Amino acid sequence: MDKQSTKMYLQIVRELRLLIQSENIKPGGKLPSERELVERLKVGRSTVREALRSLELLGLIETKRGEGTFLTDYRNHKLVEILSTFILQDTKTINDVHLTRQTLEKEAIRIVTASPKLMDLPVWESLLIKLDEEGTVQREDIIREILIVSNNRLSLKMWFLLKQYGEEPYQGFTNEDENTHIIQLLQAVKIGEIEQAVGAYNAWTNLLTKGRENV
Amino acid sequence: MDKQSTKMYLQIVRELRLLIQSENIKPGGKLPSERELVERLKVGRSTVREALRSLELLGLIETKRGEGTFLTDYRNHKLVEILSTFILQDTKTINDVHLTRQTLEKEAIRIVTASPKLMDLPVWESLLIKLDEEGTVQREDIIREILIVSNNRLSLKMWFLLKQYGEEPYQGFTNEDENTHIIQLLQAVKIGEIEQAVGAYNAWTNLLTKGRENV
DNA sequence: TCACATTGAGTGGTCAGACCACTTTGTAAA
DNA sequence: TTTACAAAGTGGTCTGACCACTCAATGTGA
Repeated sequence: MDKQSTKMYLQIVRELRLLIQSENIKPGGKLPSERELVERLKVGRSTVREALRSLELLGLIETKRGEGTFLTDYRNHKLVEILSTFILQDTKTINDVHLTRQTLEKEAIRIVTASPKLMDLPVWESLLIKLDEEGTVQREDIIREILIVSNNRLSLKMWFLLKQYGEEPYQGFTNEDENTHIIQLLQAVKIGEIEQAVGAYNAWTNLLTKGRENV
Repeated sequence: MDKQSTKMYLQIVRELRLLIQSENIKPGGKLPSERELVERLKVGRSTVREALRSLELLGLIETKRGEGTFLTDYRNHKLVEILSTFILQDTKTINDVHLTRQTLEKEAIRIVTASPKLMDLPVWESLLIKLDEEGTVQREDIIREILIVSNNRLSLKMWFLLKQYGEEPYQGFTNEDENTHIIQLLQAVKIGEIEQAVGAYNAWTNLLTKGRENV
């Protein structure tokens, strides 16, 4: 339309948001091609691309040459590179990311543990069994399950994003030392012992944090 | 250079970082013009622009037509804002917004109260005095102060957004009933009583929530 | 000399068109 | 029927052209 005040590519970012909503495009779904967007939005292709590249850098979309542009499921990690080279140079910032993520995790634990309906869900026992059988487990599998059960989609999404931001060392499999705390955490959840659960979580987290290099 | 594996504009983002470092460009400083970058990096202008637009959306740089491109303070990254337009959008459960905001608030209270350096800051006494003198206070002034003191810029940003998004009734001045809880909260903070502080916060929050219509 | 208007160079914003590289799919040949 | 190839569609990049805006040098008039 007009090139006034707001920058065109920002306008397009907005339009894309609406388009995704109105056409109900799900994560993994395909967006209109660049050339189609050019026609529909009546703008130049380079402008469309500027908007798309921005969203790609944010990890919100994914492009595949020869195929198309797709909405991601927030599990992209291009962000990490960029942010670690720019923003996250500042150790204070990356620390904020970790702490905020942990805030969401702790609250989820509290919510789940405090709810009679959630605390004795079969899934906790399943995780304990799996941990016992396999001797290790994906760190994020545990936490994700708790977040999901806590039933706050917004927190869950934020958590996903923060996780991919802060990245390491919050991934991979657990070791013996961690397992002790995880077992304690899950068992505390099962019997509804909030402070005990949070305490176990903190101990677990400290273990991981200590492994990281300090400021 | 070559167009293989890594996408060109990502390469440029990387180059820009090196350039900023090697030329020691400080926040507020001016980056080379787009046309100059084209020459130095031997790429097309549209590619350069895709990289720049991405960084601009992230809030890492700022462009002024007719003037140039400038480096911003990394701490002012727009990430949270942008992501929020996408995330808050399809998880518009207003209840989630409130709960997530409260999660951040509670954690800030815990952090402040648990820190000997923060718990007896003069600001708490000031707030108590002000409350006593004026008989009321802006709800968000209290919380904001706590968030700020807790010293997590990321959380603070998220809180601000959630507050705007969730809007009412979390604004305006407090009444008599609330004041009781606020005094209790602040006094608990001052003496480092975490659970007491959180308890007062919860009581205060419940008071507000009750006034709201239920889901 | 000073104040003001003009102009031109530099910069970001946008568009159009052209290739290239790659993927998918449909079709023709074996 | 199966295979090979061509065509269409898509993102990736480059070039060149304008436009809108800012700023400073220049020129002009008081």
